[in-house]
Amino acid sequence: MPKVGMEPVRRKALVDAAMRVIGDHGSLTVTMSEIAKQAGVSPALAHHYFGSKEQLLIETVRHHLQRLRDSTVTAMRAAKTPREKLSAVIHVSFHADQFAPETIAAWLAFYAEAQRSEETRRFLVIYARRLRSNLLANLKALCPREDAERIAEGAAAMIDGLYIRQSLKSAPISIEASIALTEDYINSLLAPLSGEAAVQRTET
Amino acid sequence: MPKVGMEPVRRKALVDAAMRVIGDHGSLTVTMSEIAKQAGVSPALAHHYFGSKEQLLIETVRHHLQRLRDSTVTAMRAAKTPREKLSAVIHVSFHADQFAPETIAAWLAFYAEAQRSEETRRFLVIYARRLRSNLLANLKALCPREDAERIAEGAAAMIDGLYIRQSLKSAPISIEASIALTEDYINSLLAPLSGEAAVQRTET
DNA sequence: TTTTATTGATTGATCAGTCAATCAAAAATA
DNA sequence: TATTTTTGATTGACTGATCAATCAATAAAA
Repeated sequence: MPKVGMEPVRRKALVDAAMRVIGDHGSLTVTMSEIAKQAGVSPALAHHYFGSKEQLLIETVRHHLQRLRDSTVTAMRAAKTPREKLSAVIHVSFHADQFAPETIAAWLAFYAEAQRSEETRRFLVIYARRLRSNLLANLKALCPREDAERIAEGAAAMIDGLYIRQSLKSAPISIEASIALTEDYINSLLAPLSGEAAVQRTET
Repeated sequence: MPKVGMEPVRRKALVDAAMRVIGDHGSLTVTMSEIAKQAGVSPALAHHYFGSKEQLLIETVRHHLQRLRDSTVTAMRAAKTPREKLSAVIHVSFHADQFAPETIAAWLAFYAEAQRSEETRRFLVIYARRLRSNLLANLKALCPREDAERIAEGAAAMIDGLYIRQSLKSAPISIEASIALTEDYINSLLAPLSGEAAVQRTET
């Protein structure tokens, strides 16, 4: 079997497997064996390519954050007006992939991990900043800078909050309702600031 | 030493120690030894009283949720109008105790744990419902029922979101700013619904 | 032949949980 | 009151399981 050039293939398989296992398990206390098995290789190989469990976990965060970023960039490009771009950012955050229970569970686990792993924390900080900044950039086109900052902060918090609340699956709010709630927040805060900017009305 | 009636003392000491250790550590992967040491007893005693690590962790969640509940009830009693009661709920959520980095880290860890432990999940669901319900009850006095439900959902999400974002300590939002953001959300959504209900203006 | 891919077997550390033994206060008894 | 018995509190030492990490060995390209 040993064909040359397996490294990237194995790395990707392991990173994907890690995300799946973590999501199922709902926690980062997963074994290298589980991940390796899921990826169809031996635990030893996982260590061979990643050096340590922590490193594999970090690469996993990085990889999936990259994916989220790509989706956001694409969605924003497709949108024309600032208001549409705002909606695009929101939609990506609540896209089905992101909203799958295993994905939510995995993110949650990473948030917890960020308390201990400096590097994991760094990645999540980047995510948090990016979300805020994407919102801010477009809001600035719709209202004064200070208001934009306030609204961006609030919207980012609401998105993360809807996300984390979803993880409890108690009173599951649908994707559509989550989007509507966020849109309404932005509309309501924008309304008194710019006479006619708020249009994008959504149904619960 | 063996005075009788140590049980409640030890249980409380262990539960408090657990919260502290978890908070410091930023994770539930703490050892019984660490917790016991922090509480000033042997690991064996912790097992003697709680039976298992999981049980100690569950009691820890229960205990602290109880505390949060008590604070909320007290704060709501002190407030007179529905609008003031709303503010009271918000203030308690962002009270200094709750907002301490270790407390936030601990809650986050419990959220992650809830993915695996049915009982932990139950407690957090109770918390989530209670927050929503406290908001809802008072909002219903200020606007139509459907609007109240929507706003309660949004406010609860925003509170949790501000909370989780705080855990990254990247762009630390102050307690006051967090409160202001939540109040503004409620005011802004309430404004068009009831001509004069929104008053409680707060500064960033 | 050299290099890359891959694994089985093993090691060392860490922990939750157990248990038998100890110690001292309380309760019972003399 | 003095003495004995009982019981709750507490621990040190141990066990068994789990896992990350290592490594030497193998197999197949190049």
